[in-house]
Amino acid sequence: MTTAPPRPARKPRFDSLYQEAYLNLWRTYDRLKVVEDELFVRFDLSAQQYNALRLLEAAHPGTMPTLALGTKLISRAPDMTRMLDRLEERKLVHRERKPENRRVVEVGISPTGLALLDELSGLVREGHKRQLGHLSSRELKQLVELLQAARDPHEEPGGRWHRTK
Amino acid sequence: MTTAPPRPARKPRFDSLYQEAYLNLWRTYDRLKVVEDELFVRFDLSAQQYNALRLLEAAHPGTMPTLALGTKLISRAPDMTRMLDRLEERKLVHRERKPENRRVVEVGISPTGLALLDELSGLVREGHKRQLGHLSSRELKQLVELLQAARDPHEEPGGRWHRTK
DNA sequence: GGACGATAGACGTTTCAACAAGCGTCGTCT
DNA sequence: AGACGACGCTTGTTGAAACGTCTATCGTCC
Repeated sequence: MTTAPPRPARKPRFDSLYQEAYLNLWRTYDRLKVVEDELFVRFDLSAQQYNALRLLEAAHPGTMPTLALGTKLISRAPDMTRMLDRLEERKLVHRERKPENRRVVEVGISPTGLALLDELSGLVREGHKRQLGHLSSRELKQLVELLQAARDPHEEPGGRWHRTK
Repeated sequence: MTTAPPRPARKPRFDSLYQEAYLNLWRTYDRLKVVEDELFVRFDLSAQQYNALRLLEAAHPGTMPTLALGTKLISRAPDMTRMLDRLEERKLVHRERKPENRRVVEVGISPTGLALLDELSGLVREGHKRQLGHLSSRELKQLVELLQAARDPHEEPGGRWHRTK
């Protein structure tokens, strides 16, 4: 087959600029996620689980209720119980019902969990650099700004992810 | 950049600017995805399935092999067979083995599928506007540019998603 | 023209996400 | 104090994703 001579103009692959932006967002997330997952799968972790451990680390030596942790995750998780089951089975977290209120289950990170995070920290940092290390600091900041603006109306006003400035 | 001016207030929620950008990407994708999913779930479709139907629509009245379709999807799908099983069961697509090469299965969109896309088109357009309608055209274009730049090294050079300009 | 490797999908199995319903616990109202 | 409703989590079930393995078909080489 010979080379197609004059490309008859790029066909409109997208219905609208909104769609183009969203599909690019999806695609970019998907591509970068591959890099993350490759790393975590070596430790039998999902990105979401790692995220949860990081939040518990931030709360350490304190604890937090199961569902409170669920709402702080990047991507919402309607099944915290079983996710924590898996983490607890590996002794990465511990759970306890307090006598004051036996409804809530307080979750905390364990020494084993902290050790795992410590072991991972360097690799995660490298991973993020592999993902986005080719962008300049200025570009990254601009990207963050735009992403925040993009999701701003979809965040709860008081939430952890809502824009404050 | 000189060393930190007064920046004591905000706690370092992120390890690095790379991480901040990636987590913002993740979060933004997740928030906007909610809007899409709400729409598609009413039609018992996933975003990925819709995406596949759109690709088949673009090829219509032609067809394409199963795996070729798989590689064109936004997010990679290692199990095209069963995804197409579900779509075929609903008569949205049709599959056929051609005598010339009985290994490949050619997939095409059916009239029912085209009708569904037609029914959806307005709603999808509205959905995208609800997702990102608050951003200016200039912001959207800038966002697309940055997203493309972000994933560029992670795309295959010849691929459908690789930056050409 | 038969053996061989490569190709394209199908399929079995395991794991995980999502939704819904259920159960113990607590606060409150009368 | 007992009833009632809200809360916080657990559990059952269903459906889909991920991974490896298997089958059929094709091209090629001798």
